[in-house]
Amino acid sequence: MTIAESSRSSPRGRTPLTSKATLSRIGLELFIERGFDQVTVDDIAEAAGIGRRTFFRYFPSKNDLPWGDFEALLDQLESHLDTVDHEVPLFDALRTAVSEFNRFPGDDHGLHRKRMELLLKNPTLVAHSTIRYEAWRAVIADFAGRRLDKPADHLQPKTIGQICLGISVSAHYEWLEQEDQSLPELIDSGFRLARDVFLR
Amino acid sequence: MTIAESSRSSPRGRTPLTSKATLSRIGLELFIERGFDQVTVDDIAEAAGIGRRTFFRYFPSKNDLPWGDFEALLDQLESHLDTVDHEVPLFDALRTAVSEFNRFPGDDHGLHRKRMELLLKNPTLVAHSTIRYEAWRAVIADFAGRRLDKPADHLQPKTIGQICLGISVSAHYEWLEQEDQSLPELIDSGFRLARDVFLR
DNA sequence: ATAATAGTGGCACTCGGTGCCGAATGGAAG
DNA sequence: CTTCCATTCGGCACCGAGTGCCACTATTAT
Repeated sequence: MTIAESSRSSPRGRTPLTSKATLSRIGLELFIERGFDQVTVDDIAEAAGIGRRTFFRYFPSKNDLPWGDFEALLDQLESHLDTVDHEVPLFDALRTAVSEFNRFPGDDHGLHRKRMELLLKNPTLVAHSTIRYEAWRAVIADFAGRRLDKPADHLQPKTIGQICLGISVSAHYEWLEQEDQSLPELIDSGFRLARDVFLR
Repeated sequence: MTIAESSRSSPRGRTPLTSKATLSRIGLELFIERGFDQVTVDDIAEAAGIGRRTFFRYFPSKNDLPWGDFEALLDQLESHLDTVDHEVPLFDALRTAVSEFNRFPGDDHGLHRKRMELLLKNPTLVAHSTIRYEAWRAVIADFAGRRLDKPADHLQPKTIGQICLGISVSAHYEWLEQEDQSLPELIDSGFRLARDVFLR
């Protein structure tokens, strides 16, 4: 049980039978075991002991399960960027932030790897991820916009968001192939390799 | 009727009732008129005078309709990159290729704009586009890999593919907002603005 | 107890997509 | 002309995701 669950006050009405976190965990287990396409929503609902209809009150779609609480990570990235010293060049601020954003405590490396394997290799999930990526890019674009004193929805900040995401994603793919490499370091390398191209 | 249709030899068996190009056109018209989500596959099949089952022999999914024959454009990009002088720096080769790849003869500007509006604004289509983007990035990564003398599936070429796509996509979004700007010029600007960030 | 409130889940429905199979079509061979 | 063959067509039945509706249930407040 998470802190969010245990510390919630007692509102009126029936207590929920499960939680997003629990469903996400159960779903992820099934997906890893049998493959995303081989698991139906009914399977997940049954495994969680809830009705199929109820599942869709916790998650808008089966595709959203593997992401878990991505919003929380996003808030983390956002608040980290807020604290970056104004003296740090934009490029380095982004490079470091994106890199650190993908450093996870050592305990759940295996699970995170399997989650990313699902998200980056299953076509349905790859497609669905665009929605999450949009929010991610927006955080970067906002920051870049502030730094460059331009609206976040203008060409340069938007492009920077796209580029940072692109670097992050390709580093993730590389990370899945190279068992031994650290993800933050791969992302850092990605930023540097990208710069080389622009400098050449 | 396209050249591809009229010039095809006569194979044995029944002649097809329609073509991918025709279906794509009909679908696009309906999507523009009523919105992607408000048009069912039955609607399209009926409008084309074929059965629903037959529709799925021409296109694997409703989502594939708006793209039309993207493969042809991709081949064009690929062969253009093949002809680029080795003296041209990688950055400039990419900037120019991506930019020119998005210059279209003046006749169907309106239609192309509406198509891109669909593809970039409808969530389902945005998500589905990832599949097409993958092929696009592969062309760029192949080229970059050859230039950098690295396998196309290694970190740097892959990252370059992601970045070029990112620049292209954000330029497209900008283009949809700014009625008057030329798409190739916006892409060119995107590349330059991106470089500025890396140079700082 | 009773009312108010919030979660549950069955039912029926829509829509995209697939497997199966027989019918329709048109060229080639006799 | 007839037969054969390749190929397309499309109906039918089915699956799974996702939704609207509504009655039911558990819990707290009065």
